[in-house]
Amino acid sequence: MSGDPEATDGPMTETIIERCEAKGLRMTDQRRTIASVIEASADHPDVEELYRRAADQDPRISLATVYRTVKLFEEAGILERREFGDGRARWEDAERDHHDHLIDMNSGEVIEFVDAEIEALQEKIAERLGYDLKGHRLELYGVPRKKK
Amino acid sequence: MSGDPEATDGPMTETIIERCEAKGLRMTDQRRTIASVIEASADHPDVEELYRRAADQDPRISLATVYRTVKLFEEAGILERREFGDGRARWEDAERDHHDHLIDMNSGEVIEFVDAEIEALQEKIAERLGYDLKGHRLELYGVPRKKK
DNA sequence: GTATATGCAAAGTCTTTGCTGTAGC
DNA sequence: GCTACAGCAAAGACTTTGCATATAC
Repeated sequence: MSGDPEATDGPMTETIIERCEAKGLRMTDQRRTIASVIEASADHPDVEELYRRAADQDPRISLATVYRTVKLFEEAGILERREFGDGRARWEDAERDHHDHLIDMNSGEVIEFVDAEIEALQEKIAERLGYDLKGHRLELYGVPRKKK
Repeated sequence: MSGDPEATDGPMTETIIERCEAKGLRMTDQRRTIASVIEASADHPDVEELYRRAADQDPRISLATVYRTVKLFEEAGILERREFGDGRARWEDAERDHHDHLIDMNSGEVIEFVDAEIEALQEKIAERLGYDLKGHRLELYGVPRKKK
């Protein structure tokens, strides 16, 4: 991967905890731990994985709380749910720069990408169909290209 | 996987039952009924709905058989699984012309569309990332455009 | 102090599977 | 006739929920 995670000169993104507080959510130790775990995750963890990482920081956390918390955070617009076709929901910070996913069909690895052209095209298609685009999901499934 | 028994040499569009037979699948009454139900479906039914429609034609069909059959057909490349984020798998004929989906966030209606430009762009993006594109999923979520 | 959150286990939803009788080829 | 399939119900994977206790504000 290349690139600089955040090279903007603008204001830094608020942390998840800060966004929770801004929304007036009651912040328990568990929620703070879960928030920080997600903040620290560069991948796309499912609930089980979040639970593992959170329990590692604070063993008082239960799986049910992780489920309730990600749902709460999703409803607050803080997290986004993803589904990559394996039956489990995966979660990521909604505030991160928008990106789509390419799933490596051999390794299961998930690669993020952004393409302005494709974003614009989607708007155009929705418009053509008589809709205002509110969101989208784009996943590419591929195998590593063989060199010739 | 085995070789492709039929080359593309005609306009055709075989029925699902014909494709099953071509693949050497044992055709039971239940499978034939399920195949014809899918063939007749212009929407994106889930298993429960397929079961309802199939049982309507032949009450001997069980839900387990519908599950087993769609899975079998999927593995044979005859059906494609879709997930629109409601937790259930939905099924459609893989042989239909490729299309993507726009989901009306107000009504839940699913609109199909095709856009050659976006297809080409996806290939290009996968290539840029070092992959051969094997498949993709694109869903647009929108609300009906207000007229001004 | 009160309303809300948590933990635990039980229940729910969608899907798969073991077993035994049945039917396709 | 052999082998794979169907029905049924039980089990699995993931997620939600009821209830008593604990905690944030």
